[in-house]
Amino acid sequence: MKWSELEQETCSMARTLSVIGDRWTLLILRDCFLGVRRFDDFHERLGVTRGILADRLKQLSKAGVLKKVAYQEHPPRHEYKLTGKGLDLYPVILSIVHWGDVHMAGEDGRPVLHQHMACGHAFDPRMVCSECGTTLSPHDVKVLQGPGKAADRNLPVRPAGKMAQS
Amino acid sequence: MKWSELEQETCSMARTLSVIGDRWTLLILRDCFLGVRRFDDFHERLGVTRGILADRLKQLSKAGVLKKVAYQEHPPRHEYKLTGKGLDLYPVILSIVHWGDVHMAGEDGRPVLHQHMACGHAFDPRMVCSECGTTLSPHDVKVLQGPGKAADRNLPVRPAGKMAQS
DNA sequence: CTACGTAAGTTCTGTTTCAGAACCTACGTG
DNA sequence: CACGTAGGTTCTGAAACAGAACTTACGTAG
Repeated sequence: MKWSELEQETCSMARTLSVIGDRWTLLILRDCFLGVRRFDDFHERLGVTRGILADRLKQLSKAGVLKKVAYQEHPPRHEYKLTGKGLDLYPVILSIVHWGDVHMAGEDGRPVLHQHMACGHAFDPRMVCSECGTTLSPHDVKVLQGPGKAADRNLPVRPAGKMAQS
Repeated sequence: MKWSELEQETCSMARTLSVIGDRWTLLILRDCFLGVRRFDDFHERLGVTRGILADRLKQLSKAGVLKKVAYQEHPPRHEYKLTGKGLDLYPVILSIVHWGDVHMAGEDGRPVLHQHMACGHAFDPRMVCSECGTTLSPHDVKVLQGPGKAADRNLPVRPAGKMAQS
C-alpha cells in the first residue's frame, strides 16, 4: 500500500494517516499549536529541509488543516494558520505529547507543563466517554460496525478477548 | 534530522514520534487494539510487506510497546501483545480515529462505532482537564517550562497569540 | 520417508522518498 | 546597485520502501 492509496481505505485511522501520518507533518502541527506561522520559522525550529517543509505545508493546506493567509503584499508574504479542522487535531497532539511525558521523559522530568487557564491548574489530558464522563480504557470499549463500513476488514478478529478498537 | 536523532530531542512529541511516528507502526497498533496478535494476520490485514512488518514489530518490542510471547513450542510460535506502555497509547489511537470520523468520513458515515461497556452508550472520545474535568481547547491552555527542558526550543514564539502547546 | 503445509521471518532488486546544499524570485533598504 | 529577506525550487547522493522469492523449523497426510 502506498501513501496515495491510504486515503481510500474505509478505516478512519488510515484516512487520517493519509493526512498526518508522517513525522514531519506532526512536528509541523506541534509548532502550529505553539504559534509558529512562517516558513523560515518552521525551517529553523524543526531542522527539516526546505523541500520537505514546502511539500508538507502544501499537503496540509490542500487537506484543509492549514490555510495560507497573506499578511502583507509588496513584497508578498504569507503565514500558515490552523483552520477549524486543524484545531480539531488538538487532542491528537496532546495525547501524543502526554504519552511522551509519561513514558519517554528523561530523568529531569517532562520538558513542558500545561496550564489550564479555565481552572488555573497544571493538568494532564484525560480521555473520557462523551456520554458518561468516565475515563476510557481499551478494556471496556466495544467496536461496532458503523454505516460507512465496506465489509469485514478492520473489525475484531479471533476469539476477540477483551480489547477492541478501530 | 534523521529518525535516529529524534529520540534525543527534549520535546516529548519528538520522542514519542521516534517510536510511533510512522504510518505502518500506527496501523499495526490499531490492529493490536482490535485483537490481532500474529505476524501473518498483520501481514494480511495491513498489506504491508513482510520486511517492514518484521522491522516495525522489532522496534515496537524494543521500545516496550509490544512484547513477544510464545504461545507454543514445537514448532516455536509467538504472538505480539500490547504491554501497559502500549495500552497507554489508546488515547492516541482513539483521538486519531475520532478526527477521521469527523473530518474524513465518506458520505455513508463513519465505518465503525464505539460502545462504552461501562455505560452502554455509543460514544465519542472527549479530552478533558484532569483537574476540573472540562473539555480542553487549544485557546485556554498555556505552555510552561517544565523541569526537563534543555532551553529555549519548543516554547511559544512571537507575540504568542492565544494558542499554545507542546 | 517424501511431499506438502504453515508460522515467522530474511534476502534480493529496483523504485521512491529524503537530506543537504545551492540556487531563484520579488521585493525593500542603505 | 549591492545587499538582505521571505518563501520557495532544483540538484545529487543516501536511505527507506515495495514486491517477490527464499529460509527455517516444525507437523501432517499419503
